[in-house]
Amino acid sequence: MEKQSDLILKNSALSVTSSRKKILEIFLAADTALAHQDIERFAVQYDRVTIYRTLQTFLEKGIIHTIPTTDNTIKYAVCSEACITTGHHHDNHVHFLCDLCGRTVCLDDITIPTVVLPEGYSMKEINMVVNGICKTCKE
Amino acid sequence: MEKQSDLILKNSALSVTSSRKKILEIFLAADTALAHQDIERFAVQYDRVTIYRTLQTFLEKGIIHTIPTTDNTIKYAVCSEACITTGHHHDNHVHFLCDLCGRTVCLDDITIPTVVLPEGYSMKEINMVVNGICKTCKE
DNA sequence: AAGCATTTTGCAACAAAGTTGCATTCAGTG
DNA sequence: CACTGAATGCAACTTTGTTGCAAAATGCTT
Repeated sequence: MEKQSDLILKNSALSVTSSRKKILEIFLAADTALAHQDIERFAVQYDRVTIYRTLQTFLEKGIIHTIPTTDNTIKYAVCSEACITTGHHHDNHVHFLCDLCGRTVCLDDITIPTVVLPEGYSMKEINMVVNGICKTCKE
Repeated sequence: MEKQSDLILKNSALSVTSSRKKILEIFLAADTALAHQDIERFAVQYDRVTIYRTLQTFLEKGIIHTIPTTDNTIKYAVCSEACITTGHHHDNHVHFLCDLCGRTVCLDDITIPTVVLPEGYSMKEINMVVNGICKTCKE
């Protein structure tokens, strides 16, 4: 049986290299969104530049997406299963950023409510980010 | 009659210096949210460090707020009138980021719909960012 | 209006984050 | 197994953000 990371890479028409596998596995194993810095920490064996380029590639292929944050960090997270296989972003769930532990989690069950834009504006993507205290920190 | 920038600074218990006035006037004149880099371009006479510190001060005093974006830029915008005078953030409107011109505008009339978080999560702040094509670019 | 304490600014030096070009290495093909 | 194009690592560089300290400006007091 083939590993999930290999499959995803092949489906995205990317050559399977050890760095891509490693970085993708980090994402698949993580339960939170990760910043570039987190990836660097978990994949020390690879060059900084390689990580930058790999994240860029993953973004272009739609394997990961960015989550906006109010601090100046960009966080990345793997798209949902459907998102990867269909190549279509259905990332319309709410993201939660904990002010205490700093972790970003996807609230997959909370769908972003629809909003009506003023005349003349067209929507391509919508993001909703909630700050506060997460379940784990509250306990 | 006193200038608006002077009044805002005094209301926030800040000493009125030329750099603060200049930077605040840039914000008041702008119809979009501005990145640090934009401020640097419009206020070349002031040191980078001064701009960093001024933005930080304005944030702490609640004169400006940050808007999350999906690229890695932080954008700042002046708070609404009520926000400045009461010292309370009521920034619950939707922000629109145009993919063509890159400008970020506040859609003051579109209020963020309420969402119900899962058990255990508490909300402090909520942000909604829409990407797409803005009115001006579409015309 | 002048002096004084405190805050703010600018400079310099530094640290961190991100980019680019190029030679080497590796993945996937025949 | 060899060959080709893509991916990686290295080096150098640019941009972005931070810190300490001396000089300058603010606003308060007299």
